[in-house]
Amino acid sequence: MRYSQDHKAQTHERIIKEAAARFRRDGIGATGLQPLMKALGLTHGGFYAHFKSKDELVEKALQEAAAELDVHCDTLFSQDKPLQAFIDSYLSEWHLNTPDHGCPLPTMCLELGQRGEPSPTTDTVIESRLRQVEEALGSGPEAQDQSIVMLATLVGALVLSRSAEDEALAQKILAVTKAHLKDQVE
Amino acid sequence: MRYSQDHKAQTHERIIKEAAARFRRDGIGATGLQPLMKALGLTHGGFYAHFKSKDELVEKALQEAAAELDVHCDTLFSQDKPLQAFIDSYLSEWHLNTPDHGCPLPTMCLELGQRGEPSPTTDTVIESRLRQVEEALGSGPEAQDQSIVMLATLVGALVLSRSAEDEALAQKILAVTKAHLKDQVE
DNA sequence: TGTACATCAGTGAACGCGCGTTCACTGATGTAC
DNA sequence: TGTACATCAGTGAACGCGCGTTCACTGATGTAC
Repeated sequence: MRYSQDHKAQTHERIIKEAAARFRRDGIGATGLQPLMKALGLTHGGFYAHFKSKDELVEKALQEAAAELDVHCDTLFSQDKPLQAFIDSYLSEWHLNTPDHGCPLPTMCLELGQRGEPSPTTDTVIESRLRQVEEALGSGPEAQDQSIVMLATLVGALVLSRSAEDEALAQKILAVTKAHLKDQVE
Repeated sequence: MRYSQDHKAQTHERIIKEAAARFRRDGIGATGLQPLMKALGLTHGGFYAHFKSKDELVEKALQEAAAELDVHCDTLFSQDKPLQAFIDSYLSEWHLNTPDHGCPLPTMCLELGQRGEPSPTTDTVIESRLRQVEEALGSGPEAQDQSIVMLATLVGALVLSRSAEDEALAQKILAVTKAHLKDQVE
């Protein structure tokens, strides 16, 4: 059946958003197109009216995740104490338990790197965050290096706490890292 | 055919070692038992004479990877400047490009956490490294917190550099983080 | 020592399943007259 | 405005494939006599 005007564009958007969530939560390889389409109330055959392959969806979904992160970070970095807000957000319990709407770096990007099909979008995400942190750090030529170390520490703490089985260990990693980074930033 | 005395134990070991390498390099989900057995010159049916399921192999392989890491780290931490050696090793180009014989935290452990089947072995790996770093840091009650931040930073830098498409960006992340951490340790 | 038998690591075909992808089809809508 | 037609987003069966797992079988070795 043919649908009204922008119906297709809306469906297209819905597929990308659902994929961006599932790829981050379950992994790209572990996400099937059939369950994904079914969750949207569609049948799997219709997928190829929107994308020419799963790989194309992966790239679009990563761009969507990157855009969501940009919006979120723009809000954080326009606050009074941008770095504190960013650190609190990145190492929050919400981010620990909600990878499906979190930073794609420790999820999609790492898996793409492992697969040997890294995307330029990954580098954009990394560099966007580095630039944002760098500007917030403001002073001196050391800001660039500091921003790299800070981003690495944030990503690493999230990875460790998401890997840990013991909930107390996971929370401790987040808390200690949060305190350390906020201390460094004053 | 029946084989001599410890032949089975040797095969068992070979399967675990090959799996530990492939799980870290390609991911657990992306590693098939059929190709794995074929690589060892065996047929896939024989697998179940050694393990009752793939999940059992995953756990054994993670323990193997953890043991390999222990041996490697024991060497590093018995050196003159243990922390420098550990940092250099963790953020080396070798570790960047050879995940199959590297730390299981950013590979197997993260994937197990994502799958919702985390293993106690993950916590053992984390805590072994923390304790080792803590002892090397030596002084003060801050050593424990410092060790958490250092491990997070190491893991994060490796994750970011493995994700980055641009080789120069990957190298820069490693170099800057390495310099920062070694600076902190004197 | 020599022979008969039991063992069991490894073989390879087969199982059901979900994957990504293709394709002939449907039918409500937009367009042309 | 009313009717005939073209469009094409979405349907659902089918494709080949590799997955994890099962299973009847093989045959060289270790053991028992």
